[in-house]
Amino acid sequence: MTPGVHTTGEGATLARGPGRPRDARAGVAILEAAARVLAAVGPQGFTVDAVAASAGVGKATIYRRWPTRATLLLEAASRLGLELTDPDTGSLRDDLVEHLVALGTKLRTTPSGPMLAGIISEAAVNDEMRPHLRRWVTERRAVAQATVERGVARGELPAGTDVGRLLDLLGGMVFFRFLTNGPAVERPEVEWLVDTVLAGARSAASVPADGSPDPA
Amino acid sequence: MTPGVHTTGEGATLARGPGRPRDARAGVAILEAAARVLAAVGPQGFTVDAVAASAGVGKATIYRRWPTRATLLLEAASRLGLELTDPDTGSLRDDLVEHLVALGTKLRTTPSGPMLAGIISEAAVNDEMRPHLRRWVTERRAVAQATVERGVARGELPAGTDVGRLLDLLGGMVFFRFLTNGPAVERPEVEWLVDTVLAGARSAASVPADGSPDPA
DNA sequence: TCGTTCCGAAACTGTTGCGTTCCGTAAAGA
DNA sequence: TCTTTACGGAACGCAACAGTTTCGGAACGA
Repeated sequence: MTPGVHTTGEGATLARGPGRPRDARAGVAILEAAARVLAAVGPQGFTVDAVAASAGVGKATIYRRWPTRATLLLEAASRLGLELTDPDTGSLRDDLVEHLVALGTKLRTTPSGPMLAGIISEAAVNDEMRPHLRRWVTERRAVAQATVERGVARGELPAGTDVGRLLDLLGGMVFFRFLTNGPAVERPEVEWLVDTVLAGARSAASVPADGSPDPA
Repeated sequence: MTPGVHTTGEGATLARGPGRPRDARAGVAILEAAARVLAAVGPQGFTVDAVAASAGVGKATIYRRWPTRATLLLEAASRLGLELTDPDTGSLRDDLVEHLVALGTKLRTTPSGPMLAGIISEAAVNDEMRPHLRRWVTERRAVAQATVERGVARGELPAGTDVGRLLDLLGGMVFFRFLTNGPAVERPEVEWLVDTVLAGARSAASVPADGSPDPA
């Protein structure tokens, strides 16, 4: 079909065929504009025209790089921050507090918050979106998972602790408050949250649940 | 403007002016169809044409009762079930288990689940939708709130317990799992959840958080 | 210089959906 | 019977949006 094809979103000047090479700055501007639009109006209101206008770019320049609206939307969404860093203070309790404070803050101050809300509703109706949502959640959880497992290894939690459940319990409250527009979970409340759940996890371990291991 | 006006969604035969009275069955059929459509495609895909077709009704008949798509959508959404009943077994632990099992089941088996997901994403972008979402959540929480307060009165939890926080913690995990398409929270896991949180709430009470009282 | 591919901008096509209007018909009161 | 308002159904105007094409012009290799 197209001669010097390079369908990666990356607009680097890699043209092999003849003719004018692609302008790398156009590709960057498009992705930045896509992130702006996505954060402003969410996935449902995300339009290619708006991205083109915001980037100062013709629509053809977008469609030369991304074949459909959906591909551009997904790439912009996957780049939207909420990167969690492992605090590793040596104390499981303090690590979790830092994690959850950062989670709450980033949900409310970065585009990832509205974006997540949009993806969730899209996934509720659109089967195609569900794996993307699941993957996004799982990737963010992996960092915190390592944190908790380290705590278990240090003996701060019983050996048989179900880490996945614990993370859903801790993060669930922060996500729930954010998604339902409740009051922000500030640091003092996070400390209560972590202390309560850790205390419960330690004491409840003596009465093991007979439930399924939950392969999350 | 219109002569025998009765702009309530209710299609009861209350016409005072001359002419043929409104058919009550049409109004009922429209609301039922609206609920079906809403559950099937969510608020974003909710179209008046689809409701009219599903109800076997002309669009004019809909617009005679609801002035805009939004009013019909909100009325249909507000009627979508997820009514929680207070078990009142005499044990706080057992009451909470029943509450949360019912919550998880209804989210996954009634239209209220997809509907909630759609409302959440709409609220993330649309300021007008936020109060409706907040109200919906608060109303559902009221029943569980009474349950926990009864438990506090019985001495099953310390007197100073922040009931709102506790509910967000308990419900948060169930909502989170549902909204992110994680594995269902079945009864054994609910029992672990309740036992863990109650144990934590009892022991953490000795170390009161210095945080804000959180007026939820 | 020539051919090719890029650029931003704009026009265009086709679809979808809101809200309105008109049709022929039905059900009420006067 | 006559007037008024309802009904289902269909058409219409209008706007928004995805994706394509066309335009004049610019940047590369041959």
